[in-house]
Amino acid sequence: MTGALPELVTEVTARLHARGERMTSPRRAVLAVLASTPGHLSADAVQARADDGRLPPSTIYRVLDLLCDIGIVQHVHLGHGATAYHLSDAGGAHLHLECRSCGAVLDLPATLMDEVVARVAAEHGFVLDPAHTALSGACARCASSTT
Amino acid sequence: MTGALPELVTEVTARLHARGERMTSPRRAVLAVLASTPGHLSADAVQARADDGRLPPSTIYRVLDLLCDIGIVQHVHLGHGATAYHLSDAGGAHLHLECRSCGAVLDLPATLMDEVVARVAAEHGFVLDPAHTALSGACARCASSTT
DNA sequence: ATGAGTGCAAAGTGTTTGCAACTAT
DNA sequence: ATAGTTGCAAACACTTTGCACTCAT
Repeated sequence: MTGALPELVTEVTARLHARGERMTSPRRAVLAVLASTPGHLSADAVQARADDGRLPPSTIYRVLDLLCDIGIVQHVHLGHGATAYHLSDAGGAHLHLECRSCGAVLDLPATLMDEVVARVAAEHGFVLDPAHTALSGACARCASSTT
Repeated sequence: MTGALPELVTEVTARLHARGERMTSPRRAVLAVLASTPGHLSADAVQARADDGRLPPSTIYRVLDLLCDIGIVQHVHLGHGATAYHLSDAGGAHLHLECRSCGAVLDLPATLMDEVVARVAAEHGFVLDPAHTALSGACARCASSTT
């Protein structure tokens, strides 16, 4: 679900029409940003790139929320500040590890947490969604410079 | 590190003096709230309870930051909104699982993540601090009501 | 006495909302 | 035509900052 913008727009249009909703130019603009940018973007970063910064933040937030609702986009809560957005993964979700000092985000396969997810479900009935919040820590570089 | 306020105040006073800093009544008030309240408190909740709500938010934040600095308090980033604070654990840290729909926070022993922490460290050099951000998901009650 | 700490009020992020105007269908 | 969307500006929640005054040491 990355790269091919026309197909993405077609897919989103279909999902919107199925709900009686519409494809509009702000929505196309946000999709273009997400499809062309690898990694995780804050709403602010999307705003800056979409339609050359001409769309107001309210529209950006509304569009991102909508795209999350229809499953095209996912958001991740980073420990500090801004929520990050990215297109939903085609094959399997990914975790996010955020470095507490430099802010870098490392993506890892979600399978890393499978055991923990299973244990918590079995022992506590709690259904974890480990991709939805970033895990915190120190990246290799920052960890070694602290030492 | 829960319950006994006088010892806590003594301990904190000692750590402060070691840094050339002082024990004050707002600091005592915040410690009293943390020591008497189980679980996790937002800065707002601390504000409401400390000195009967008479301390301004700025003081609450400054005191909480200071207590974090000297290792008496820890803060946890919950997915949505407010940061939560609690006294540092005496024996071993604990994880936080936050229910995405009802907001409840479930505490579990940090050992649950030991394997993941070890693997990420070995394979990526990333030093995880899994207690510092809450894991997100659906608690038993909310998960079953959604079904 | 003196500098750490406080209280106040203002400013700063990141995000949401109300509402009239606009536009995809 | 008509409901879904947008843009604007104001409001919001949470947190930080500047500064004169106060108080612990």
